[in-house]
Amino acid sequence: MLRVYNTLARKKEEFKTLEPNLVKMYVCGVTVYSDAHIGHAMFALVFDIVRRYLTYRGYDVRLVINYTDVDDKIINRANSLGVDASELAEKYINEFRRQIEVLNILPATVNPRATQEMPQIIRMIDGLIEKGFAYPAKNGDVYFRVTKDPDYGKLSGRRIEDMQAGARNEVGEEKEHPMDFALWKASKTGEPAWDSPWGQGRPGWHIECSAMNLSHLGEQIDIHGGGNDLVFPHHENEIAQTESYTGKPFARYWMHNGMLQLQGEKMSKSIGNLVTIDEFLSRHEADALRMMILNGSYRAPLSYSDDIVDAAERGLDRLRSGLKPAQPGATSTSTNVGTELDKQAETTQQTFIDAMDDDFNSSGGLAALFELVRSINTARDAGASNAQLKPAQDTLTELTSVLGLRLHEKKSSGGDADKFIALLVDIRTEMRKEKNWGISDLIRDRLKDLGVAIEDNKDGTTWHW
RNA sequence: GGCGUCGUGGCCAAGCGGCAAGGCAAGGGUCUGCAAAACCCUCAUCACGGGUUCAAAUCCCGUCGACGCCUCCA
Repeated sequence: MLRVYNTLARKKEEFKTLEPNLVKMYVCGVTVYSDAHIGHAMFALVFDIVRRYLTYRGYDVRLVINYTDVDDKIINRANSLGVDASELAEKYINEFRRQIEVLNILPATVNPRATQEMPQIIRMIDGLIEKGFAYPAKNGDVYFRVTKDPDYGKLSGRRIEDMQAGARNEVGEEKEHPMDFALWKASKTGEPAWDSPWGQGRPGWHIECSAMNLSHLGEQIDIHGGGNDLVFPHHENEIAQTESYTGKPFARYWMHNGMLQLQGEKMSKSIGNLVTIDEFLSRHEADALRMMILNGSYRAPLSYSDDIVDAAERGLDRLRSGLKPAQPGATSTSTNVGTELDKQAETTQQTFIDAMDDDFNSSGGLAALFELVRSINTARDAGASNAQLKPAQDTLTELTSVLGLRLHEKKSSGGDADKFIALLVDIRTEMRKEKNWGISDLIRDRLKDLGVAIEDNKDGTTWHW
């Protein structure tokens, strides 16, 4: 039985979908105004793992991830760069798409954008005004009336009275209540603007997600996800808008991933303590980032450091070791090594599912895989043949791919260099036959400096990058 | 100040009432010409103080500490 931690309930709950075998899932994406950092990759990876696992468990997953392509920061950045806001957004959307692909994150079913949903957004705001949940102000803004929503604050566990002290009321805003938030913002001259019944303007941040949910998934969805920094106010406001509009409970499960931290603080654009996705990928393989996340809990904060990346990379090497072929010349001589291994593979699969069923406990799932790796390696050492190893290795491959790991040979792209390395290895083999250890070791050491590892086995030498 | 999450070996981390998973690192061993890889062995009573219970890392209360949110934020 799959159980999911629901922020709304503050506990794990049995996972039941609205419709059999279909999961309607919405995840808040990024605001595209500058280079994405690995914290953004984290949310995408977390929900990719969730999505892959749900698929593995037999669900059809309809996943919607939006791009916020119009807001103050985009406009400001575009102005300071002297470019068009929509061009800027377009650029970063394309970059993020590319990065998502490199990170082996499956594409969402739909990636809606705020600017392409204007009719729906306006219709929704209009409906909220009609029902008395929103009001247009004199300056052309439209605000949501929080006092009209009896359970406002239920997701973040806040009460309106407690929050008033910190509420911000900017100059020029004409709110009835300090906690009211903007559904529509009147545009100043030179800003991107759309026509609306309340004049030229653009949507507030929260309403776009509500509107996209409505148009792409319907009034009620199964899972709504995002970073835990979005719980308040973003998700709180989304609930308020959508439920006030439809009169129905919005998302069944609210899932939030923890923040990626650097030097003890949340990695964020505003603090400036960030590592961009491209920077990370220039130095590490894509799977390393995923591995870091899998090793922990998606809900807990993750501290980024070289040690963590290192451990993740070694862990990947270890998983890969299970996929190595049988010893050269091994024929299935061993008696019941094969059946023992098959049994272990079955156990592993069950343990893996049990762990992942418990709110996507990936570190538990990983532990099961490491045990399978050990069993495979032990069997190989005992002389198992490729045919005997295969079923267990297939299981390993299947389950790692459920987690989205590819276990590729590291930088296999030596290109032309590969041929020459093979040549050196051949020469070294001859040297070794003549017990010329000096030259043999020199070749091995020099290749190691170049990033090529050599391993001598009973019946030959293998190498890899 | 308010709301919330959390504090497990050198590091990361699972566990959610019944003798503390797993990975990395470290030490010892097998294998090897030497290595590497692989395999075997070793390595914690769970922030602190009370309480509940036959039994607590796991439940309750308190203290200390960390982080997130309360303003744009994955």
